[in-house]
Amino acid sequence: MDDLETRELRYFVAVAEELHFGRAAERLGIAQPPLSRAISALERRLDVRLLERDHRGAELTDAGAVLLREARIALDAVAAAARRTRAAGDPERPLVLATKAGASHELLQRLLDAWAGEPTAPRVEVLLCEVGEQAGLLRRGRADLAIMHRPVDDLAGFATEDLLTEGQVAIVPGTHPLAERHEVTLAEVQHVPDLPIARWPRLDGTYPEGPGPEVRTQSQLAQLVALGRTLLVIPASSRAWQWPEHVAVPVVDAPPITTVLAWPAHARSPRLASLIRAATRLRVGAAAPPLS
Amino acid sequence: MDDLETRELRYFVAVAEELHFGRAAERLGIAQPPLSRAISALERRLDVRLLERDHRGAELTDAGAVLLREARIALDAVAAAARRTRAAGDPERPLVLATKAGASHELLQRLLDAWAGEPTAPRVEVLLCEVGEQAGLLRRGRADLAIMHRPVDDLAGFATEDLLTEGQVAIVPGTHPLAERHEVTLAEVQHVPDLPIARWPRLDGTYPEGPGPEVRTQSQLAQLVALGRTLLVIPASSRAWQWPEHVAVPVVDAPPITTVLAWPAHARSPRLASLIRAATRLRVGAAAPPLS
DNA sequence: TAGGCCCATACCGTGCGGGTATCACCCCTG
DNA sequence: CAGGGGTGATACCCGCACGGTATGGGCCTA
Repeated sequence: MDDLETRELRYFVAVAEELHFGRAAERLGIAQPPLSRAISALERRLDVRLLERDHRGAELTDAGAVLLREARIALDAVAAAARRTRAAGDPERPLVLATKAGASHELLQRLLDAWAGEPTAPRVEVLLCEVGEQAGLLRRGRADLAIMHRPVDDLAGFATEDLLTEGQVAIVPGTHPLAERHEVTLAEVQHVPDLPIARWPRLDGTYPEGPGPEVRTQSQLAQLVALGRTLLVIPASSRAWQWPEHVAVPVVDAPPITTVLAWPAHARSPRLASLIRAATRLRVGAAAPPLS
Repeated sequence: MDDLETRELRYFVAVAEELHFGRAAERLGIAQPPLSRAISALERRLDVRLLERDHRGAELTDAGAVLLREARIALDAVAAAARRTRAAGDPERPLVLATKAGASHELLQRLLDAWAGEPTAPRVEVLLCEVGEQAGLLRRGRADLAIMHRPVDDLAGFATEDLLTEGQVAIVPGTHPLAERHEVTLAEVQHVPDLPIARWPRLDGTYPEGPGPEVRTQSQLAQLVALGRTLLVIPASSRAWQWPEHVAVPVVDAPPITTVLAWPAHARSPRLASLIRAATRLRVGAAAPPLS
């Protein structure tokens, strides 16, 4: 019952993602035969069939799906170990804060100001990313801290500190009748025939079926709203979306969104702790002076 | 920037724990020179000094301490991947519930009864362990679920479902004056001169300094109370401790203890989900009929 | 100063991971 | 129905990286 090596896990993940030994081997920079052998050896050691092969490629068994999920987690942990160790070797290295571009902009500004004001606080580098990337960055050790949103982001495995809770607004084209309203309900906004909700790509790059336009980035979506093609529901403070052609209408019954500071649950670095402490103080102080 | 291999991590953890290349090599079943070389290579690849060697052995640098923590996490994740994959190969395999021996006994009984009553619920095997072992069992994939206690256990990285919140009692020898009381405060119980709090071993097996007796298991501690040598403060329902010679006195200002069901935050198995759902229903129903 | 106790270096063998060539199978297609 | 293309599996060989033994070189202690 010897341990697995990360090489075997990387190989398996490649095959499980490509569902094709040849392409996986190419991605890994090795030939196909050794890859086939490695997967067979893995199946033999785990005493489980991971892939069903046929003439057109391979597909995952249930056990294979489990290993794919677990292997990704394990590989992230290994990569994080390397990266954090390297970082620990340079005590001056700035900590990395990952945040969605445009989300919670004013809160972010206040956070950075607060940290800059603390003489003992370490330097902080801001890493802007697209939706949903923060979790992976934290898990791989590419970021030390992230600004995330509950309940939209998956916070499993992270420790969090609530920063701000706010309602949501519908961002609609200024030319649309909804733009005249002072408030709307979720039901009204969910299925507007001429403003179908946009579709984001899945992990594998394909899009779900539906009437809405396909988008990959926030700016694409913002422009589609400006063009009168779609609408979206987002936290009130997400200013990245606000074009002159947009109108924000409060959605009275949308679930409130809490902006949180998230970090790996097991983190122990005193530099990180000092940032978190400062952020907590900011939140407490923020109760009185309203944001924005 | 190639990934680390688990072999390198295992080697480093051995050295970091032993702080002695020779002993670590022996533990790993290899000779000392290849181990020295492997660690040097690791330091070169990470571009960080991990250990300061001197004539009497080695000690961890700050970066080394970081790697020790991260490497343990990563190795646990790798071991869990192997174990859970193997388990997924056998759909009939019972799920493993880890729980402290003697803690929350009646709640556990109700849980098992509830699960046994569900025709669709998978079989459950109970794994009794000593204090603090549950987290490691979950992280290594040796258990699928655990009964843990907030705030005493470290729940970082786990998803949880609250089951029961209760106050704490002091377990004192029946012959001691405190046994006559109907309630006590934490302050009264914290420093009773003739009943010093027992000391548990640290992770490395050594004991902290202090006046109390050294213990390694719950039954040792229970007997020491019966002998009139110590006292302890535990949740009211922990019946494992109750000997005829013991008296339980409520501690009015002790923080309440919440018994929770915990599982790996990223778990996705439908069999696990069905158990959690059943447990949640039990909690809701338990609001009316008082426990015990 | 001799000896013991560390870890590092030098040097060598071998097992395993990877490469090339080829096979076996299935489906499609003309 | 036969042939070709595309899939993963097998056979065989090679090189290197990992592990072993022998030895060196500090640094204490007796």
